[in-house]
Amino acid sequence: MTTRARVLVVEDERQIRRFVRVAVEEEDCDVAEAACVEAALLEASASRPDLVILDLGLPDGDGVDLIRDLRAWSDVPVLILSARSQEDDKIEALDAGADDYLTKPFGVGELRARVRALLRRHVGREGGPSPVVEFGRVVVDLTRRLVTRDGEAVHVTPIEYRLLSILLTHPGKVLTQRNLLREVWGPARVESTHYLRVYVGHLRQKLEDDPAQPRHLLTETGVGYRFQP
Amino acid sequence: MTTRARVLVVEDERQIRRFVRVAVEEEDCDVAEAACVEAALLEASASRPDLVILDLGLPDGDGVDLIRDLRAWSDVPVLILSARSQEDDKIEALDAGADDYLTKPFGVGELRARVRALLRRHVGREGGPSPVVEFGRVVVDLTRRLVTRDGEAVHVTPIEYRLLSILLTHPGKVLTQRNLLREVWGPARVESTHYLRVYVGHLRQKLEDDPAQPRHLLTETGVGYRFQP
DNA sequence: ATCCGTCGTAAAAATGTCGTAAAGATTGCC
DNA sequence: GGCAATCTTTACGACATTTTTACGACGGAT
Repeated sequence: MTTRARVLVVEDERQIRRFVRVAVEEEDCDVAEAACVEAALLEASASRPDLVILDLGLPDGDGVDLIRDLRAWSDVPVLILSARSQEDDKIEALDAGADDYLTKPFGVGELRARVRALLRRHVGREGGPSPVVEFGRVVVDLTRRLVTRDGEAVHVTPIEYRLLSILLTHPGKVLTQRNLLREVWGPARVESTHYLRVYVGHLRQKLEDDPAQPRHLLTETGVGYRFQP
Repeated sequence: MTTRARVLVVEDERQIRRFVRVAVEEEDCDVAEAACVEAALLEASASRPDLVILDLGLPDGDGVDLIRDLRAWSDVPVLILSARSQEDDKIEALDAGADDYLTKPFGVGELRARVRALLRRHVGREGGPSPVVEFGRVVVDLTRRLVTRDGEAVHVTPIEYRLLSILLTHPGKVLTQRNLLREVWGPARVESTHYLRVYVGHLRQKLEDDPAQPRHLLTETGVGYRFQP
């Protein structure tokens, strides 16, 4: 369910563009291309890339201005490719908002490694949709350890949360009492089936529309419990 | 009150160390130094730098292993300096967790520009496009390390600020006690949960309307703390 | 109908965690 | 050296969670 990173390559020479595209595609990314400043801005706003690789020698404008335009509304990392190895050029580009500056000629291996480094920082950031489980009016964000009902935060205790997350990560599957007890309370208490009744009760009280007639946290009498999405 | 960014320079040759220190100090940073792998890890865990500048040619160990050690418990950006311009060296270092790789000889201007780029990215990290976070009557400028309430500057100590900025850069997310302790006090004190109670208390005292009933710096009993925007 | 095992709810008791204040210890600065 | 700010540690009351206890409801089997 992880979407691939999107990379925008801005480069006017077709040969280099092709070279970069192939290198980046090896990193399991989706690649978009642009050959001039105007197309780059258009494409960036349309495809919302996770990384921009930008050649400074564009025909229709200054690449540094392009960085600034981009930075006005986007935080996307920018990797500069350039034939100019003058220090002043690098400084100007980096201060305009670029994150890295690579001088031609460069090896495909280094390019790929720097792409990996930039994407590593960028992915996993807030803003991207985090994986959530929904049922009824309840939304559970497992990465943030956050439970909401009709948008309102619902407070759950550590044991309640652990029990809930185990059920949620096995949708539709019947989990035996022993299994649940071992996962939540540890192997010493696989017999204390009481705990389950108490805590499943708590969860139903907090999350089900009608706690007495649960629709998602179901009892399998004599066996265990099951989460019905 | 504004706290300056802390930079750790790891370099065995005194001349180069001095050169780098001067360059970084021009960027209005506090500089710590280390001349070997062991001292570097010690210093990093003690002073919790915002950036590490690392020479790969250390006398007592491989710099790449140092990156990996660091990455085991810290997200701090790492800038590599190296005399080796072999592509394989760069790839190995970047894949080990480094963020940038600069080959000697390099100009002081480029070094400073890359330091700026890395620090800029680090402080605004995960906070969305705006480096300013607002909640209640409080505004926190993460780039200037400035905290205000009703426009009035609020004095926060270094530890208070570090704790606050970690919470603010993960809005809505529950951060475990271990995580917070590791990020603020270093891996040696992940058990000292007292600290968190004391310092979260300080922050609430300074920032919450009713410190006894916090609305933004929330505790998740038995788990950790959460920032509610 | 009654017995029995399983389940669900409520509430008390025990345990653990948290918040606050304040007293030492440390650091940096004049 | 002495001062001020900060960090660390201690102590204890308040609160939250977990565990325990008690009791009533349900359903199948006899």
